[in-house]
Amino acid sequence: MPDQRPPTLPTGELPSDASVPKVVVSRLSLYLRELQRLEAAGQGTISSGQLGTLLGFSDAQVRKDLGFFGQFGYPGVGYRCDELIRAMRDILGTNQPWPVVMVGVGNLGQALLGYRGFGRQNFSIYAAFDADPAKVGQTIQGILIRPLDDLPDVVKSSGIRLGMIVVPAQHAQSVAERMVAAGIEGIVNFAPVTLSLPPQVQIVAVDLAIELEQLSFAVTSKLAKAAAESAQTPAQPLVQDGAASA
Amino acid sequence: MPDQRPPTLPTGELPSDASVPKVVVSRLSLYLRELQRLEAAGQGTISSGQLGTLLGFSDAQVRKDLGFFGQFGYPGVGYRCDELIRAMRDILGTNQPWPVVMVGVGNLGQALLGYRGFGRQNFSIYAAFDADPAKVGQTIQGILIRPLDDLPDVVKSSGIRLGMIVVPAQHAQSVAERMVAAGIEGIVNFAPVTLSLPPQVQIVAVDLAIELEQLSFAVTSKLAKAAAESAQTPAQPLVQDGAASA
DNA sequence: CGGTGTGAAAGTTTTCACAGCG
DNA sequence: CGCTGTGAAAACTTTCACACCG
Repeated sequence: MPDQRPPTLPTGELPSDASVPKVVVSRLSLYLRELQRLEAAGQGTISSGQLGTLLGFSDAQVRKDLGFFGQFGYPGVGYRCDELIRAMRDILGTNQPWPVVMVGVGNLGQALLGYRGFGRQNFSIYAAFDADPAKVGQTIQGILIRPLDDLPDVVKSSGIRLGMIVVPAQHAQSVAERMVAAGIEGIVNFAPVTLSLPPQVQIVAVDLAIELEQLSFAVTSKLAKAAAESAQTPAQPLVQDGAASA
Repeated sequence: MPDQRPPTLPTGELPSDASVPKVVVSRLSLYLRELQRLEAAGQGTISSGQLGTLLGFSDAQVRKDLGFFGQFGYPGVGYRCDELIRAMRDILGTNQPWPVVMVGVGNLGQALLGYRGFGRQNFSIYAAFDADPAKVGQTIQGILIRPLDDLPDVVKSSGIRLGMIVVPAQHAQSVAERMVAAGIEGIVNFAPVTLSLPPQVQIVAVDLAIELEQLSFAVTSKLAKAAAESAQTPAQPLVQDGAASA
């Protein structure tokens, strides 16, 4: 496959005309993560079937998902990893840097401050806040902890659009409201409570106890299911459940 | 509503006959979390409409979801919080204790060791493991860090069924295989990589960078959407996105 | 040949709407 | 009356299957 032009994305604008299903976007992130791994391993091209197999999806699903955004493939060949990575990052927005604010510097918050995995997709924790005067002024993982009252100034002066909430459940709603008032447009919420915010604010919720609860259900009900089936296939097709929560 | 008998669950067994959609189970966890909050606040009963409004779902969806598992409501009244909580916990399996093993005691792992939110649903980290000899033998958050080679013995002798993977991406697959070999049936995977395991092993994946990526997409594409709409309603109905990942 | 892109079919989930109940 | 439980309809998502391409 010589150095021909990418076959798609007619103009510079993203074709986000009709609304793309959320589940498609979550798979997009998985495709991208896997593509980056493959490219780092030296793979130049990949077919929808190969990519799907690696992630537990069908070839048709991979092609359909990509089809929401344009035409990226070469018939008979597949997709060029480098091109597809570039395109996916354009779509997901991670070719540009995303500074993020974090509120709540407890156990989990401190761990997130030190988490190296955000940088991979151009995210960085730009500033951290806490309501506890004992924490304010400390530097943790190289980041100065600021008073919550500074949130609006920092958000506005730096143009930050995303935030993470890592405070106890009872404070999460009011912190969320302060974030929105400051101009934050999207929130990852680690507090175990449902936030009520204007619908134009994007929310992704991560509740660690709920993740485990999904497993306890699945593992418990497997009993009944195993009993229901009698004889069956021996092979183990190697699959995994989705990611990219909600 | 006098102290009459719960109207449902004919026998002691769960009606997990046909397979319940995963998305229903993830909403069940949200219902339960909210019910527990309401009960703690002193609310005795709740209707499907109220519960749905609090979580951003329709009344019909709440009733349909519950309908997969039995009949829990009282016409004209709604649901009794205490009864419904009990039933949901039976369904999700969290009326019994779930000891969990954790592998990987880095930044994030240490934070999870200290996370108080697991206990709420009867989860507890029973043992933690690391491959790094410098960490083995230390006690962190009151838990002794053991060598990875001890995993099979601990899992078998204590009957543990769930595990959490908190190691770097390049080690996650082999750790997962060791967990499965030891008898683990469900895994929460915090490593940013897709695991390939036999399909009877339940997997929930949490990738913190991907959570943010979903927001960067949503926030970016909001531009296009906002432009597409011209005139519109002023009200702000208060809704939030789902949780309970994959 | 191997593989994409895509309509059409099949399958799944959500919403509607209403009978029935206390 | 207010609300549940549930079939039937609508909406949405996945799979199929095949024309087309290099």
